[in-house]
Amino acid sequence: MILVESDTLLAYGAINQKVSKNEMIFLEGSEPHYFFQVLEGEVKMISLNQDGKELIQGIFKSGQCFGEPPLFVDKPYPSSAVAIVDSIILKMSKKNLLALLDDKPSIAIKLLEIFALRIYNKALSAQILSNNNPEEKILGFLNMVKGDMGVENQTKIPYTRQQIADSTGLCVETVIRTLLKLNNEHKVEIKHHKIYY
Amino acid sequence: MILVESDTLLAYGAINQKVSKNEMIFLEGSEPHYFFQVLEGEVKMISLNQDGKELIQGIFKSGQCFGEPPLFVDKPYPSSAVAIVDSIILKMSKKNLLALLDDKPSIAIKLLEIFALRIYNKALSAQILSNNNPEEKILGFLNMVKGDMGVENQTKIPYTRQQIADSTGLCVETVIRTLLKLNNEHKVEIKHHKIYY
DNA sequence: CGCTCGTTTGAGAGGACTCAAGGTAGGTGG
DNA sequence: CCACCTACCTTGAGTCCTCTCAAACGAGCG
Repeated sequence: MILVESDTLLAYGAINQKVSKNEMIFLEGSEPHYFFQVLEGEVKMISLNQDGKELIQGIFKSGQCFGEPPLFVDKPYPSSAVAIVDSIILKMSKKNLLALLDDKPSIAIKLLEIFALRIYNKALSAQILSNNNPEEKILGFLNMVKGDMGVENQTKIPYTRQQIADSTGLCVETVIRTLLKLNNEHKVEIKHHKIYY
Repeated sequence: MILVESDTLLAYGAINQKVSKNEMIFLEGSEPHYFFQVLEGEVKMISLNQDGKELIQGIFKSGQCFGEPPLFVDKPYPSSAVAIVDSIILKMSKKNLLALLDDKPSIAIKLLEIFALRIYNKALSAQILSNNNPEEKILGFLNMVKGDMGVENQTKIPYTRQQIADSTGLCVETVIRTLLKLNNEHKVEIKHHKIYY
């Protein structure tokens, strides 16, 4: 779901920004000042734990906005945002966002829907992360991903094994071994290292 | 943070409902029709995994609303709501909630803030659940709880060990043994079985 | 061809979970 | 005041399985 077309954002003072692969957009613990939207490319939100292990909190693609919640709660970012590939993002100051929401209540409602969807997905994520059976974790994750893609039939999963590991709290090797098992049980299909579910 | 006073809800057609301890308010997988708010008592949102293990997604106390996100995304409940103690809740139809938000944009903004806070907390929860060091899990949880209570100094943690286990994805025994260790390391304090942090 | 990024395989150790049994505290009723 | 009940907390022993570490393979691209 898309909040607003980029034209409207630009009319409200948003600006373009190029970010290269692996470049950080904002850092866990810092103060939020901007609203962001992906114009082109792909952005991940990650948290690092004390051992340096990465947790993927979400991946945002073209049209999706990200990093707004802390703007509304006056708290520092709980995660960092990093470009996965060379990307172009729009950024708009908090003040302008509030002005936009004030001018157009329908956008506020739409943002409510986006937030609601994110809460829904985070409830699913919590179930995935709390499960200590790797098979269920991975199947749960694949289901969630398909739900987000709005797909019913078998489809290629656009995640690397490392990304699945970082999203489910497993290590890569366990993801690989579990995917093999799921393949043998015909619960997923692996062709040329690509995952179909 | 409180969304609206109960008077306003009642004016918009909300009704009172008594629920006894352990009574279910809505069931994981069912269709959402109502907006809820706790008047008195305490309500938990839980998901059950395939082994029947319970995950606490959140606990809501007097004044707090719960179970709204699925109303906005047209999806079934990802969790069940259960009263922890005898409680009184307000319930209002989805239609009336939308009318209320339409009439009073300031409430829509407030709901945005509540959603934002919930996303923030769920980001913290994800970090806690994905961590596989029990000490960090529990300390992370205790920090989150204190943040919610708005307390800085050492305070009594109003959770049972079982509830901490169900919130962090650990088993009770591990929670107990880890709390003992944290007590010895002077990172928490245990007096008469009560936890202070 | 040679890099880079992602995937795979193996061996070993650690530690959280499970199961079983008992202990403690606070409330209720006789 | 005591006995009892319920809900919660505690301890011990053993197994399983995920993580870690190390090394190598595969594929895509300039």
